[in-house]
Amino acid sequence: MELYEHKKIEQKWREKWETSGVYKTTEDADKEKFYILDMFPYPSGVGLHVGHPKGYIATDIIARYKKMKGFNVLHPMGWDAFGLPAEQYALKNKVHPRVATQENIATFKTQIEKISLNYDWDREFSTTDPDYYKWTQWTFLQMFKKDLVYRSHEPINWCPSCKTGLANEDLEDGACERCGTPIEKKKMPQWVIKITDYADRMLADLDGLDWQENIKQSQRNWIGRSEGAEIEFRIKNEELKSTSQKVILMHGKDTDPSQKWYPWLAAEMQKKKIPFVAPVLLHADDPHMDEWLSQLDDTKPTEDTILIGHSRGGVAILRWLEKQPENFKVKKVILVATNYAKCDEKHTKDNTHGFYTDAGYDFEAIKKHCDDFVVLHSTDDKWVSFSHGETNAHGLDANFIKFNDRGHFGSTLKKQEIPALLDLISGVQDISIKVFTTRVDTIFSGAFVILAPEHELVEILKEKISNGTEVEEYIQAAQKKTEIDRTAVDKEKTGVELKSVTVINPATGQEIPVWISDFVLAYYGTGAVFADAHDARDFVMAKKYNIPLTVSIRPKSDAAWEKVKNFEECYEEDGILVNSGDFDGLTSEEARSKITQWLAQKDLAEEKTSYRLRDWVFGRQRYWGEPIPLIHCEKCGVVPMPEEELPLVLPDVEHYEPTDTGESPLAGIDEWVNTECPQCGGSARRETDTMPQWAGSSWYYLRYIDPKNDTALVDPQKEKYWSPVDFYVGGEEHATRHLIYARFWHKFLFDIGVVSHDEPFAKLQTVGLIIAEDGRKMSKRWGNVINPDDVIERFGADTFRTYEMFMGPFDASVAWNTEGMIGSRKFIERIWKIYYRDYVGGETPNALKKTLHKTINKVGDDIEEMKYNTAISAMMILSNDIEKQKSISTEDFGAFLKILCPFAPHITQELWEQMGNTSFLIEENWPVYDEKYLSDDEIELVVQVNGKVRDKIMVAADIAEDDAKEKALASKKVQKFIDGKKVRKVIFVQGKLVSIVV
RNA sequence: GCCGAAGUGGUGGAAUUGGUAUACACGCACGACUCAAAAUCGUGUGCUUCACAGCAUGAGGGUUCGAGUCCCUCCUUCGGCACCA
Repeated sequence: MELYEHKKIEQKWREKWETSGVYKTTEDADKEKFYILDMFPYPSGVGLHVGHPKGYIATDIIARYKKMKGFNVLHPMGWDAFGLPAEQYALKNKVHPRVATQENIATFKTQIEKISLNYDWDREFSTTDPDYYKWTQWTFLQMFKKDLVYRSHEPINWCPSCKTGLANEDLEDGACERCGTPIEKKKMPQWVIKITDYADRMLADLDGLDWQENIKQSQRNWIGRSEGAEIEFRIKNEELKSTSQKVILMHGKDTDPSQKWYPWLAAEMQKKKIPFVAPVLLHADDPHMDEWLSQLDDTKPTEDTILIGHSRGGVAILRWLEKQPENFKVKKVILVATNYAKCDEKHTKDNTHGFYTDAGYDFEAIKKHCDDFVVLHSTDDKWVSFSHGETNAHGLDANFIKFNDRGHFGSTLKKQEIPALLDLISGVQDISIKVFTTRVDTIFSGAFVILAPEHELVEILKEKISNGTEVEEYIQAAQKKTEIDRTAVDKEKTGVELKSVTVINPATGQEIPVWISDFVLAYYGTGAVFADAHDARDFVMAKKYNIPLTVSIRPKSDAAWEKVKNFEECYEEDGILVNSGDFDGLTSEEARSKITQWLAQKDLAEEKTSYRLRDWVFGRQRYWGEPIPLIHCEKCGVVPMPEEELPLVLPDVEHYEPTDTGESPLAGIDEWVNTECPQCGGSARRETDTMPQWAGSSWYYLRYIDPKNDTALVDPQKEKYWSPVDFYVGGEEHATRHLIYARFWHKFLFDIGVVSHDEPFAKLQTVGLIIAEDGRKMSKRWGNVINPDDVIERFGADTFRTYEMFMGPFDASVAWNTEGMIGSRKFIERIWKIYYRDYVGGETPNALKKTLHKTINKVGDDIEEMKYNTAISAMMILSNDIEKQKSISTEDFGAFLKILCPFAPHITQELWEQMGNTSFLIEENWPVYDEKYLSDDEIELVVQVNGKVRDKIMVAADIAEDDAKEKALASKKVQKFIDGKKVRKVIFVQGKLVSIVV
């Protein structure tokens, strides 16, 4: 008998398969397609451990099975290689990340190849290939153009150890997910993608997906939708009210009111019902002061007017004020990027037509006409130098607001970028506090309002608050706390009342106090809540500070009501309304919609949905990532790079260490950073932040469909054929981040017509972990890592594959057990022995024939359901049976090899060849089972008495009910148990049992 | 706290969805072969009991002729979310 030498056999077939191209994807249009995908790996320096290939083996089995079933199968593999892990590894080992990545990919690939996975390597790519990330950048630009990308000035999560900003998704319990360092809040402008625009669709579309429930649930939790209402609490302060107020917007040179920051500002003011005038100023390209002044006169400013001027429009306002009569006043003047004197050198030649004098402005005269000046200025404004802003502010005693990166407040600025401006004009309106609540039913007991310490109104109300110092101290203290401390659940509630500020409860009309407390989160809802007796946190806080409460929800039980009524207990559940005017007696649920409607009619409430999901902070201040293809122009603001110039290649440099300044290392590479503005041709700087690690992996599955296309992300015809991914297999750890980002990215591509389906992955299956023999996670740290190379060397790839699939249910995590592998090895060897003991070639006994056909049936079904462990056990039973019977026909043994081939491709292929075949098994058809062998003629009929098994009798499979009952009752063993008792009932289940009740 | 998944021999795990609980494999014990060992093959292996039989699927209750499977209460483990209004 020939020895089973796995090394020789496996090597031989690996080479044959590779050179024959049998793994290449076929695309005949008349065949059905099947796209099966693994979550591509992030190649690390450590290499693979035995846990990694588990999922790959499973997809390989399905891919082979589907191919044998006649499908065009797409089964690709590639590499996710940008991001921090590779960069940190590179820094530590002093190799360039590009080199380290190449090396790691090579290691991974060698390891993967030993397992003989049937990937079509022609479609391989890495997210770090410029040909690939060209399209990552392209998609980003499309998002930018669709206004899905904005500049945020909110404080971001900063990891002081990784020296980069992080998205919400990159945190674990308030610490950096990578290094465990508690994150800090850092104020720095950031590119952010409006993923929240897609929250609702991402949530709703989960229902149509064939995904595991736990993954869907994770997604739902992450999105965190809650339905409720936004309710307005008006501030009781007559001074802040004004009915005849008006805003006048004066634009600058070379522009008009529809440009610059006016469109959003106008829209915002319309929304807030603030009347405004924005005249089209005459001869904007060569303005004359007298024309502009008379136009400003025409707008008829009054003492309730707020004047806003941009650039030379601001100059006009100041010149106009200089000339006003003694007792005239306006309410407020806001100067944005406004000159003190002439502009820079370039403009000295301009005919200023009365705009500038060498003496500057007559500040004393101007100040008589307004008590409230605000100057907005950016330090990088190349048209109006910083000294102008400072001089103006100083001369006017203005509130000077300094920015760092707004340039000349150019045309692409978005409203998020000048929140200060909005705050300023919001001061003209009736001030109200908007709160979000899911419990409108408790509004009648709303006893006070709580703001987050960062709430914008705290600043606006500053002057009205009589205990300003105390409030300031509380805010300072809150800001010093880390995110972990801020959000600890069982932390004691603290707060400070904003004295002299009260609001009106819109339901009761009562005046109630306003507090700030750090348990209210600025970033959720509106950053403000109303507090009452029906929320545990509010309840505790009210008790602590003796804030009077009332109750409005009555529990069903009287005993509970007694306690609730006397404030001995906080009742948070739904109940029946009390103390709620006309709504008394309603259930909470009824009351919620009715009260919302009632308040909405009075314009004091509207239905609202809030999400936990936050926008995607998209910039990383690190080297190893896709450069963000945006250009900062001094004159034009932020300008997208022309698409035809993509990819914007990451410069190859020697030094790429992160900086401490919050600036990307790319900022130090002058020859890369300095560029021309694509719009005006002037000097400009590139954006220096790079994209987060998750960008490249958000759409890679589309690129496999058409990996070499350099004119489109993917060819629409090919996309239509192969999309969506039919089966996606990977780790549960990607339940939130990767799958959220990829679904979002895909939906965006769907919206702009690049893809034809609105969801990328039709079916998703997670892989269970393989834990080490000691029960811990496999890790270098514990020294318990098992390398697949060693296992394959000793046992062979066929045994390795079979064992990993036999270990347990595919999605369960199971501990590795090298001893257990012996069973799989024995099974593989048994197949070999069956052939070499000459059992093959004769007749197949009938009983064996039945086992065979049942097994063919079961293995097919089990593969479809990913129940590999039972598929293998069925084949073990079959091989045990063949050994017992010692005879099987050539054809039947061939069928066995075919169904085993997806699991153990080498040995089955070798034996197939030994039997005289020249074809590849993977190109054979999947065997068809014969119905007639699936059923037995005789079956074992179980006889139960009072539910207990008392006898088993052999009967014909199609035995009639009466015959079966008769036989059962006649059984001697059964007689023993029914003797002397009365038979009350006899139940017959076809093919199974007879149950006798006595 | 909310939501989700799961709990079966010494071990990994089966069980056609309400119908013989413990398939298959590991381990262990005994036997065959061998001078011996390994490998291989065979037999046995939930617990109690000489046996008859009884008891066993995290615990307790329920529905049913019959429950690992369905319902209720609770415990434990894992995963997601969490001062989210």
